[in-house]
Amino acid sequence: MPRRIDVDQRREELAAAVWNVVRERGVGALSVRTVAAEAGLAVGSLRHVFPTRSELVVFSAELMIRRATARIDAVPRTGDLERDALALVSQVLPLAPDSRAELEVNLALIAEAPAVPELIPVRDRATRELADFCRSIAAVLLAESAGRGGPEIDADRAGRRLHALVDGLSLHLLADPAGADPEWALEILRDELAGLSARS
Amino acid sequence: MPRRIDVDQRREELAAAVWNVVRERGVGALSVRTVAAEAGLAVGSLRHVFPTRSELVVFSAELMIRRATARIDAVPRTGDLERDALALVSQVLPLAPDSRAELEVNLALIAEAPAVPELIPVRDRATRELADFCRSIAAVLLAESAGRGGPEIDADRAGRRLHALVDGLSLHLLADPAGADPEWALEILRDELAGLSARS
DNA sequence: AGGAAACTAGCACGGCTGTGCTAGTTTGGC
DNA sequence: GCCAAACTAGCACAGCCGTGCTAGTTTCCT
Repeated sequence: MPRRIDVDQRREELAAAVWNVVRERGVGALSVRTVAAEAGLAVGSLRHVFPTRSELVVFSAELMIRRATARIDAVPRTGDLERDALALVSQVLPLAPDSRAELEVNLALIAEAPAVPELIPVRDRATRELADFCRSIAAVLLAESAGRGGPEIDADRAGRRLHALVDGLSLHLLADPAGADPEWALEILRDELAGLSARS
Repeated sequence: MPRRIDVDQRREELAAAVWNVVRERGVGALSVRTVAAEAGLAVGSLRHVFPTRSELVVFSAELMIRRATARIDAVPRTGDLERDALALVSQVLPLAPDSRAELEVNLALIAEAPAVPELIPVRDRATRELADFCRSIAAVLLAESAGRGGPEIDADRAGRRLHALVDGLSLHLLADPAGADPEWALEILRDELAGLSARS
C-alpha cells in the first residue's frame, strides 16, 4: 500500500476535499476528520502531509488564489481592449460552477481568518492583487481613450471603483440561485468599461 | 436574585454579547457558553430566554438589521436630494465603529448560514431590503433630473449598480485598518450619485 | 541483505460543543 | 401565608475537535 506518493498532488487532492466540505456543509464542518474522510484517507495520512489544521487551510486558500490567477492569465487577447477587459473581469465573477465555488470558499475562509490568523496575509494579498488587476485594466482603457476630449478621469479612482463594482456584483451573483441569468451584471460591467474606454 | 426580568431587554443584552464575541474572537468562538460568559450569565439562564443556539443567533442577526434600518430612518432630510442620498447610503458603510462592527458581524453570520439554515431567509431579506433601498434612491435622483436631456437611464439598473458599489466599497473599507481615511470611497459614491442626479 | 526513510493507520487525551434535565431560589397573585 | 410560576444555576451526556504518539507496512538506497 504505502507507495511513494507525489506530495504536491496529494496536497491538491486534500485542498479539493477542503473545498468540497466547505461548499457542501459550510465552513463550520471543516475539520481534519471531515476532510480526511472526504479525501478517502485516514487522519494520520492527512497529518503526514499537513501536520496541523492551519497548514491545511492556508494551503487550500493559496491554491485557490493560484488557480484563479492562472485562469486569468490563460484568457486569450483579441486586441479589442474593451472586449478583452470584460473577458478578464468576468473570470473573477461567479459565473461558471468553478469560479462560483471559488468565491463561496473564499468568503468562508475570510470568515475563518479570526480563528486562523495565518489566513490574514493570504486574504490581504488576494485583495491587493485583485485591486492591482482592476487598476491596470482601468489604466489601459483610460490610456487608449486619452485626449478624446472627455473629462480627465483619475486612473486610480477608476480602478478602485471597478474593484468595488466587481466585488459587489460577485456578492449579488452568488446570492442569486446558481442557474439565474447573470446578464444584468454583465450589462453593468459593460457600461462601466465603456465609460472608461470611450469617455461617453 | 431572580427578580422579574424584562425578557426583551435580556434578549438584547445577549445579542450584544453575541456581537462582542464574534468581533473579538471570530464566529468560530460563538457558543452558548462563550456568549453566556460574555453577558455574565449562566448557560441555564441564557437558555431560559433562548432555548437553542439557533434562536440566539437568528435573533441577534435580526436585531442587527432592525438597528441598521432604524439608523437609516433617523437620518434628517435637508431637501437637497443628492446630499441626502449620500447621507443615507453612508449609514450602510462601515464608517463609524457601530456600523463597522455591524458589517463584521453580518459577514460572519452569512458564513454561518450553512450551519444555521434559519439564517438564510434572514440574510435574503436583508439583501433584498438593501437592494430596494438603493433602487429607490436611484429612482428619486433620476426622477428629479428627468428631461434634462441626458441619456435615458434605467432606474432598475442604476439601483443594482448602486447596490453593488455600496457592498463592494463596504468590503474594501472593512479591509482597511479601522482608522484609515474613507474619503476615497465617499468620493466614488459622490461621483455615482452626481451622475444619477445631473446626468453629467 | 538490511537499515533508514516514507507512508498509513489509529488510539488516547483534554477540551470544547449543544442540550436534556433537575434542583434551588425568589417573586407575584390569591 | 402559600403555591405556582419565573428565574438562576449547574450537572451529565454524547459527540466532535486538534493533536501527540506509537506501531505496522512498504519502498528505496547502499
